[in-house]
This record gives sequence, structure tokens and C-alpha cells, in this order.
Amino acid sequence: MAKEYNFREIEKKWHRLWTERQTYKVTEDENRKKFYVLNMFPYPSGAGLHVGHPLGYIASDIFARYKRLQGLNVLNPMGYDAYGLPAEQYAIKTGQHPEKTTFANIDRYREQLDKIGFSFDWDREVRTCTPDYYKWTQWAFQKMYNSYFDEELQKAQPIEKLIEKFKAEGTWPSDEKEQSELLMEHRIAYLGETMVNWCPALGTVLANDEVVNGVSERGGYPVEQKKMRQWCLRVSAYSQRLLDGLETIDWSESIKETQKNWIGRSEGAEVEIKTSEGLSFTIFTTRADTMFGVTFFVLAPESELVDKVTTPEQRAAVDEYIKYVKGRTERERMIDHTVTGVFSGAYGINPITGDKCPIYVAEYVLAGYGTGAIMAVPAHDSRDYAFAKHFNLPIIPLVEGADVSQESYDAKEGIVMNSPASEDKSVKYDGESLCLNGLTIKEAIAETKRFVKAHKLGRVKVNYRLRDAIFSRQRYWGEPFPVYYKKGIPQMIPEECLPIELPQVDKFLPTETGEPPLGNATKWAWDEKNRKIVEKSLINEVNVFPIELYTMPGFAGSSAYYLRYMDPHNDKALVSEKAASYWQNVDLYVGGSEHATGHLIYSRFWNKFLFDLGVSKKDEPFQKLINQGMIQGWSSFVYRLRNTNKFVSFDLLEEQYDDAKKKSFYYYQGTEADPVYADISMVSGNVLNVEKIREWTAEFRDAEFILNANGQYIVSQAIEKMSKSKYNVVNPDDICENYGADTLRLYEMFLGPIEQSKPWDVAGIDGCFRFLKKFWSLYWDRDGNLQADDSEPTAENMKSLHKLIKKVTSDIEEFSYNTSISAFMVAVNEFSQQKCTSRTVLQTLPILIAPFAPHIAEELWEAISGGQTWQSSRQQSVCDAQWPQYEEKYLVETSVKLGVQFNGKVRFDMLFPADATPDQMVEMATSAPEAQKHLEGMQIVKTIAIPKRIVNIVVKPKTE
RNA sequence: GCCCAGAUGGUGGAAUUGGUAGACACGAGGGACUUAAAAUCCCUUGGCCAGUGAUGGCCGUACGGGUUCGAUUCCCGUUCCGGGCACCA
Repeated sequence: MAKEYNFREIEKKWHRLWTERQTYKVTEDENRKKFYVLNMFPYPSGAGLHVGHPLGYIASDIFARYKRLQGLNVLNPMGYDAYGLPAEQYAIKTGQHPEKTTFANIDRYREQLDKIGFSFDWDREVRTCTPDYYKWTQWAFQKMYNSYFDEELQKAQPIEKLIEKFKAEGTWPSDEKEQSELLMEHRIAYLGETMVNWCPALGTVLANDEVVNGVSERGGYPVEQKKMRQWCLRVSAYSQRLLDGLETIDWSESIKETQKNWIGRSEGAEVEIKTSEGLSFTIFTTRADTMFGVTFFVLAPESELVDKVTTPEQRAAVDEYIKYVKGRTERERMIDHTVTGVFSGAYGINPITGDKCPIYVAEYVLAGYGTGAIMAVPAHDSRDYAFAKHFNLPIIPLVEGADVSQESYDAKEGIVMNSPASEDKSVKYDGESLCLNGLTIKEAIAETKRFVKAHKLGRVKVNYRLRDAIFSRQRYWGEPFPVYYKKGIPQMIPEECLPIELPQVDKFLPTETGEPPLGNATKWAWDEKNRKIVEKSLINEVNVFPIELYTMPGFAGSSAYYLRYMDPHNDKALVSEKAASYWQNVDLYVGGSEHATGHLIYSRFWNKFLFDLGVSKKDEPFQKLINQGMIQGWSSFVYRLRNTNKFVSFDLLEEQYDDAKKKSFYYYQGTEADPVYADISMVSGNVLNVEKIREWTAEFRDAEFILNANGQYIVSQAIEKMSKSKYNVVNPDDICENYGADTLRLYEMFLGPIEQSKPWDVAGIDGCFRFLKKFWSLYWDRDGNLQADDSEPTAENMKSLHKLIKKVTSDIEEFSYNTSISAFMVAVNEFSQQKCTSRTVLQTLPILIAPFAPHIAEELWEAISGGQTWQSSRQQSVCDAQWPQYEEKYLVETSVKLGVQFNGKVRFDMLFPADATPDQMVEMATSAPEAQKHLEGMQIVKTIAIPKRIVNIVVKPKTE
């Protein structure tokens, strides 16, 4: 009886031994090179871990194990992003404290993760919601509050330096309130009166990346613009560094591109415009070359200039327009691009041409970008063009050959003309007037910038689209701010008193007076004298003051967690100098690309700030980034006839396409049928288990199911993101139970390239399971005894082995795990055919497979090395073995079969010595008997021979 | 609209980056062992055509062109799917 591959026992055994032996515990070791592997830590949701989560974790675990086998000291930690909206909303619904549900979810995650056999050092686990962790989130916030960004040095500096500067300049106010306001304009964490994304349904403000298509990312509720006093982070100050840093890191082009878009650098010029009333304003343009084509100016409706510029005659019209704009939601403005606007009554004077052009107010100009005012060049900007057509304003073409009768010419290519149209159209400054005619657009831009600068008409300016991050939320389940208010002026709670712990509340909703949930806390006031938190009722504005009621957003805790993993139990510092110097930054970061404009920007910003402080040792936190694809789920739908409790099999429905809504609708005998999610566990293939769904929810209990001719109920299926609400979540637990963790790990990697998204499909998992069984059976004879012997491996054995080492090594380096698993499959078949029992080979294979399938690797490693005396105790685990090097000498081929081509078509195959030179190859090929019939009546034009690749002979008919 | 990435058998996907397209796996078909099933093993499997047969020929990497002795790979154009940004001046 051959020995069975009992994965359940093997995996249980090794989970136990790994824990007992602390196999994965990591400590700083100056004698070894470090390698830091990191996964984006999960938010522990109530749905548990699904098969998509481990995809990235497995990928990084393979790399971590591989690097470790190569002798590096690998840090591979895991933790939880534990603050979040779902737990809070669940608390509002059920009254259960978010901490309770969050910790329960964490336990469940841990249990699931443990089954898969990761090499995490759990001693370093962090949870963002525990005080010993968020102490350092609060600490970093205070550091940001007490810093400003020095434009010249391009780095953060202590705020005291700025105060000194103001004092030296004599601009330092004496009034405390004025001082506070002045510094607020410079602090990196500041309290700002800004337009925010307010989500009434969630009762909180949202950051820009949390708003998608004008609705909230979570829940899809409408979002409106509202002016509110909020904590903000001056992320925009770091725009240039965030952009420059991208060049130094090894991330995918697409994600760098996304970040570049989000930062949105544009180089241009700011030009001073005087108005007919003697006022002036500044416009920003990237197309300085088009100054001669300006026919009007436009102000953003929210701009403060509007009020100043508007003439009495136009006042009523402008007010009405602004009222209209205010009434529009963000979403409406995004979808509806119809041209609107109003004349302000005033005129602006083009400093280049001296022309008087009307100033309009229109919503297509945004207050938040540039100066909130533009010069309009309808001929060369499509938005200005639409506006000009609508209001019948002149259009002056400035590029040779550009036809602007139907649409604007926006391209930045061509030769400039009409600039000026005639000599008297260009105003002279210090005797010089601007002339761009005949230049290319690029030259014209540069020339205009020079002119504007030289004659002080404006200045060259770089603008960024990146906005400051709104850093406060009106929620309960988040980090409290270590801030109290003294006469309305924010004060930092002393650093030694941190952390300020999240107070207990009995209600998680806003208070009746509209305060955020923390307003419900009774013990939430700061006693300045005794330096402690006291009852709110004691507030006296003398020595006891109210504490901030806002909490920090989700990204606060996730922005520097990778630093905390380096030194997670340190209560003196976020991370010790020693640990930070050793681990530096993350070498390999694995996570989803959906964080491109959120976490991955905030984290880089946060790290750059800490780098300026000297806490972080590298300017960029994540050297290499791999974005694992999403594993999607198959959602299943049943169709309910509208206003009935009847469900109709999908194949009986008629489809109708609604062009307007770009959606299909389904009908059954004239009645429309609406799709309803059905849990995937009730579906096999596309057939619904009607009995099972009746037991699922009350909705289906007494429903009538109209079946097809085969007596089956067919569901329709769609590939969607895995989510609890879509009832399409597949847990990894079942796979572990039926096939084992090693098979799960192998299969998830075998599905395809890591970066690709793909629907989950268990078809094919048998292939990986079979492979492991074959791998297992290499080691055991028919009686279940280990069949390794000390026989000399054959040349064939060594060739197969070294081919495998070479392939697997290079594939892991390139994260091409699916192809390295294929290589294993090939190799195992070869060894099996070779009946290889050589210890040399059998001892190496477990090391090679260990990153992918650690449990079976350990078991076989133990079996094959069991008879030996250990050189050191660490060799008890395959994790501490040494990754083998391949040797070229075993891979050398003595002869190679190559196709001999005539004019690019393969005509015959023949054997060549592997070391044949191209000349020898041609000689052999042309003199071969098979070649003669192809050469008959032909002459050789050219020959190409590439050793080990191809022999190509180009011929053409002989001409006399 | 702009930017980025992609399209290969029935399916997931390989292809040393310009050198015999379809590795590996799934599925399907056939066979062996077995009372039977499971498990295991072997063979076939891109399409079309010719041949009893070994085999041979043609077509084939979304579509249309180009460069090249040779193109899945490079260039130009088109179509389709995915991702990001979107009145950003």
C-alpha cells in the first residue's frame, strides 16, 4: 500500500510545529541583509476572508519564503486596518460596540489566515484601533500641526522657525487669535474653512478619493459641496516631491500614471488683468501662446472676485446665476455640461493686445484650481469655444491651417499666426512688443512666458490639481484628535499625555444638537492643570476645556503602519532609530490597485513628512509595488415577475434592450421581471436548487418557481466584485478542507498572472491537487517506505533538476508564479518517468517547492533528512534550508534539433551540434540531402543562422 | 474627450522579448486496471484538406496594411473589452 498524501494531518502538524518552534519570528540581525515584504493589511469585514484576499498574501508569502531561503532576513508582518465605517454602521443598527464586532471579525480572519500557512511573524501584529497603536497616529498628527512646509528647502520644518521668520520680518501679530490664524495657513495639519464633500446620508465629510461619480464610495449616497471648518493635511505642499518620487520607485506604469493624473501638474503662466473699473485679477493659463486670441474672461461663480467686479446693472442677473449654481449638486454638474453663464458687466484689458474683453461668470470655471479665473480663447479651447458659440462671442484663429468654423483646434501643434494680426495690435512695453507669428506653439509658449516675466505682467507658475486632504470625520469609530479648544483656538494635548483614548458612548449617532457622535461622550473635556481627561460637565473655560469631537479618517491609521511593524511594541517611539535604520523601507508591497489615489498617495505623503523629521529613513515607503488583480465572483440572479411572488427561469424570459438606459430588461408573457440576487451556494452550474432557496429567506419560502421544459430553474450569472451584498463570496475554508492549503496556494497562483483580475472558478483545482499527489508519490515506494537512496543521479536527473532550479528562480524573481508551477509539473513527470530515487534530487525538491507549498515541503524535507544529524537546530525546518543554485554544466545540450527554413518556411528539421558556429550550421544545412531538392534551380541570396535558434536560407530562382 | 493596459484553441493561460505558436492545466473523446465505482495510468485533442496508413499540404495569435529572409512580438490605421482622469484652462 503506497503512502497516502494526507494533507489534513500534514498541515495540522506543521501549523503546530511552526507555532511551537516560532519558525517565523524575526529579529533585527545586523549580520544579515534585510528584506521587507508587506501586504496591504485587510479591513476585517463581517463577511470573513474570501478567496480574493489570499491571492496577494500568497504571492507575497512565496516571495518572502524564497528570499528567506536565499539567506535574507525577511520581515513579513500582518495586521488589521480596524477602523472603518461598516463596523460603525453595524453598531448603529444593532447597538453592539464596534470594537466588539471588529475584534470578533479579526479572530475569524486570523483563524482563516492560519489555515493557509503564511510565514507571518504574528508577534508584530498591529491593529489600528488599539491605543498603543493610534498613540502614534495622534503623535504624527501633532507633529504635522507643529510643522510647516518650507518651499525653498522643499521639506517640513518646525513651526517655530516660521514664527522666527515672521518676527524678523516684523509681520508677527501680537494678538493670540491672529497668530493662530496666521500659522494655520502654513501648518501641515491645519484647521481650514474649506469646501468639503458633505454626505448627508452618512453624516460626515469625505475625502476626494472617497467620492466616486458624485456619490459616496461606500453606500453610493449623494454628496454635496459645503463650506465647513475641518482639519486638513497640506498634501498639496508635497505635490512636486510626490511626483518626483515616482521616478525612483518600481511600480507599474499604469499606477504611476494614475498618480500623475491625480497630482495633475501643469506648467503655465499667471497674468495680471486690469478691469475697466480699475480693479485687477489674475488668470492662469498653460497656453500663454494664445494671448492674442482672447475674446473674453471667465470667473468661477464661487470666486470672491465676482462680487467685486460685477457692475450694478448686472448685479441682479449675476446673483440669480450664482443662486442657480449653488442649487446644483456635484453630481448634476458632472453629468450635465450644458453651457451656462452670465455677463458681469465689467471688461478686462488684455495686457498684450490692449483689447477690452467682457468678463463672464460661468460654472465651467472652477474656483479651486489655479486662480479661479481664466482668459478664454475660443479658437483653441473646446470649452471656451462652446461658450463663445452660445453667447455669440468672437473667435480668432491663431494657428496656420486650423479650421475653427465647426470646432476648436486644441492640439499643441502647428505654426502660430495672427499674433499679432497687425503691428498696432501688440502693446509695447519698454519699447518691446510681443510677436509670435511663425513660431511653433511650443516656442510661442516659451516666448510669451519670457515676455510676461520680463515686463512684470505676471509670472511663470506651476499648478497642481492635488488638493489638501480633509482629515476629519463626523464619526465615532476612528482615532480621536488629541486637541482641545481654548476660546475657539485649537491647542494640542501634551505629547506625554498621549494617547487620548476613544471615549465610550452609548449612542453612535450624532447628538440631537447635530454634534458628531463624540458629543455623546460625557467624559470628554481636558483639564489643563491636572493634565487629564475629565467629565464634560466640568468645562469652565479657565482650566477645563472641550476636546475636539471629530475623529480621524480611515487613511490616518493606514498611512504609517509599515513603520510600526518594524518595532510594534515600542512605547517610547513610533519606531526606534535602530529598527528604522535596519529595515529602512518596504522592498515589496503587494495590494490592490484600487488604492492608487487614496492610501498610496496618503502613505507616500505621510512617509515623506516622517522622512523630513528623520523618523523614516527613506523618502519613498514602498520600493516595489505589485498590484494583485481582483478575484471576482459569479453572481447569480433569479427573476421575479414585478408585483408578484413568482420567479421565472432565465431561459424563458424575453430580452429587450433599452437604448436610453443602456440596459437590458426582461419580460415573461408581457410582465417585466426584476433580477434578485441568489446566494451562489444555492446554484450548481447555472441551475438553481429550488428547495434550498426556499429555506434561505422568507422571501422565497412561499414563492412560485416557473421552471423550464427540463424541469429546471436556470439563473443568469454575472461576474462581479466579491461582496457579501452580492451573495457571491467564496470562502477559502472549504478548499482547505477538501484539498488542503498547499493546493489552494498553488491553484490561486496557477490561475494566471497575479496582476490580472479573473473570476473565481474551481474547475482546474484538481490539476494542482493531482500534481501534489504525484510530487508526494515520488518519495514513497509501493510499501510506503521512503525510496531515496544514495545512488549517483543520472545526467538526465541532473538536467531535469537544474532546468527546474533555473526556471523557478527566474520565474519567482519576475513574479511569474503560474509558469513556475508549470515547470514543477513538467519536472515531476520527468522524475517520475526517470524513476529517480536519488537523494541528491529528492532532497532539493522540497526546498524548491517550499515557497509555494510549504506544508508538503516540510513533511518531505523532514522525511528525507530525518536520518541525518542536524548541523544546527535551525535546519529542522525547510524554511532554513538554502536555496539551490543551478549549474550551467548540467544544462548543456550536445546537439540541438532545429528547423531549416527556406525563405522563412520550415522545410525540414535536422540535428546540429550545440556549439556549432553559424557558418558551420549553414554549411551542414545546405549540404544535407534534404536541402538539395529545395536548392535545385535556386541560388542562395542570404543565409541566417542563430545558434540554438534557427537556420534560414534565402533563395531565389537562378537567373542566367 | 484625454491617458494607460489588453485581445492567442472549447476554457484558464505559455512562448527564451523578432526565430518550429498553442508549454502547463482544465474540459472533452478513446483505452487499460477493476464485479462496479472512486483513484491511478496511457493515447487523441486549433481548423480545414488529401491518404488504408506512417504522413503530407494549406489556413491560423481581434481586423486591415507595412517593415523583415522570418512578426503573437516592431510600425501605421480600424474595431472591441478593461482601468484611470474628466469642465483642471
